[in-house]
Amino acid sequence: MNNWVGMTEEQAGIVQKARKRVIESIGKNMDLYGVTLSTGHLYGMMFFQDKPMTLDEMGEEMGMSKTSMSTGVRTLTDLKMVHKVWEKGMRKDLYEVEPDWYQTFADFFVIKWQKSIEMNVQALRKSLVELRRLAEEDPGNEALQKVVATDTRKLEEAIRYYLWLGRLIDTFESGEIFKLVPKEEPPADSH
Amino acid sequence: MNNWVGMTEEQAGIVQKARKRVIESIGKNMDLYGVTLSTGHLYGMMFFQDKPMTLDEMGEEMGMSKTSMSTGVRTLTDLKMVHKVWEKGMRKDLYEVEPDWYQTFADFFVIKWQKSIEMNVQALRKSLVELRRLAEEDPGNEALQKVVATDTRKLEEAIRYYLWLGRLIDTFESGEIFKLVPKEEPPADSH
DNA sequence: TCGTACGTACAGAAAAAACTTTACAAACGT
DNA sequence: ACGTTTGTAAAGTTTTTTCTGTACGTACGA
Repeated sequence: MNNWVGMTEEQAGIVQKARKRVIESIGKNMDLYGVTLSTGHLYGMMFFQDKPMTLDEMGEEMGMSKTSMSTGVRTLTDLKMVHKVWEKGMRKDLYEVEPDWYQTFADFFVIKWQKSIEMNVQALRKSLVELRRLAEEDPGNEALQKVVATDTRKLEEAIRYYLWLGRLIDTFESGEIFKLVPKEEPPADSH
Repeated sequence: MNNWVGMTEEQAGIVQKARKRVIESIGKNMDLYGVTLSTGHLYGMMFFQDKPMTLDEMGEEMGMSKTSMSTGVRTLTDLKMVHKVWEKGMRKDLYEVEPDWYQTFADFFVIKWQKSIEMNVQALRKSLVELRRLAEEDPGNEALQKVVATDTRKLEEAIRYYLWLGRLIDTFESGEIFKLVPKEEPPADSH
């Protein structure tokens, strides 16, 4: 994993242990991003790598098959947590961790949540149209009117929520979120 | 699932189809919250229920065992997406969907992400301390100093990110997020 | 053009998760 | 106090997912 030359066995061990703790913590918590434990572990491992890695190197480091590395890296690149690096005269693909975690977080929402929002809004709108038409066709039917009114209200409320969620994620995409919640903690107001 | 009395077979079918589309869309996208498809489906079904449900009713409606309903509801209540309702003279537990989806969204982050942040920051801080001590103990060792400096920088950067993420989620918890990104779309600025 | 190396699709094996059945403890009504 | 009913724990089954090994298409170098 590294060049431990120039350090004692003990020193190298301490560094490795410190890294391992972080790697496992990151890996364990990456299920929030919908990735498996081992893919999270792969990400954590790559985080400490100072240069881009090949699939073979990852497999060696993780003690897993190259195929697994391929699928793991694919997942991570789809989420823009890892990206491919070009190096002249290098036949193998090289990958490295995207170092800007703020951007990684934002990208995750834009990629995953935005799509989810679109799907849900589409379904909601379609059902809403159907229900409204149904109500129009039989205005005298009180039972029908009541059911449709209840459902319609729920769907409209849900759409409003998703629109808000979309606007929130827009602030991630545009970077405006960092004006609203600054990266640097603002100094305490002294009064 | 409902009282279809007073409606024709066809009308009831249209309403059911409209609901089904929404239920499945919601269910499918709830993997973002880390719940299974069927639990998401359960949630979607309960969303259209106008009164609190018992486990038996859920089982009937979902065509699944009561035990599954029990665990599903447990998952949803832990996420505060569903809550228990008390009704006098009722032996069975009653549950209903939390209707405020903005709050549900916020709760999810406070519950899941906040914990993840705490765990990661703790691991990062611990490793950071160990590395700093290690560097202090052998200031002349250039190889060691270099490795530790690199890792230390990464860990510090990661902690800064998590602190930001924590502040972001604080705005969810306090409701301040709704001042930053209003629920109502602000009217277009006319200039 | 041929041969070799690389990444991944595919099929099968292993592991994990979801779901059901059974069993039981707690709570309630009589 | 007793008999029911309710919710869930535990064990077992089924389904799904993850991981490996093999096979193959593609691209590059000679």
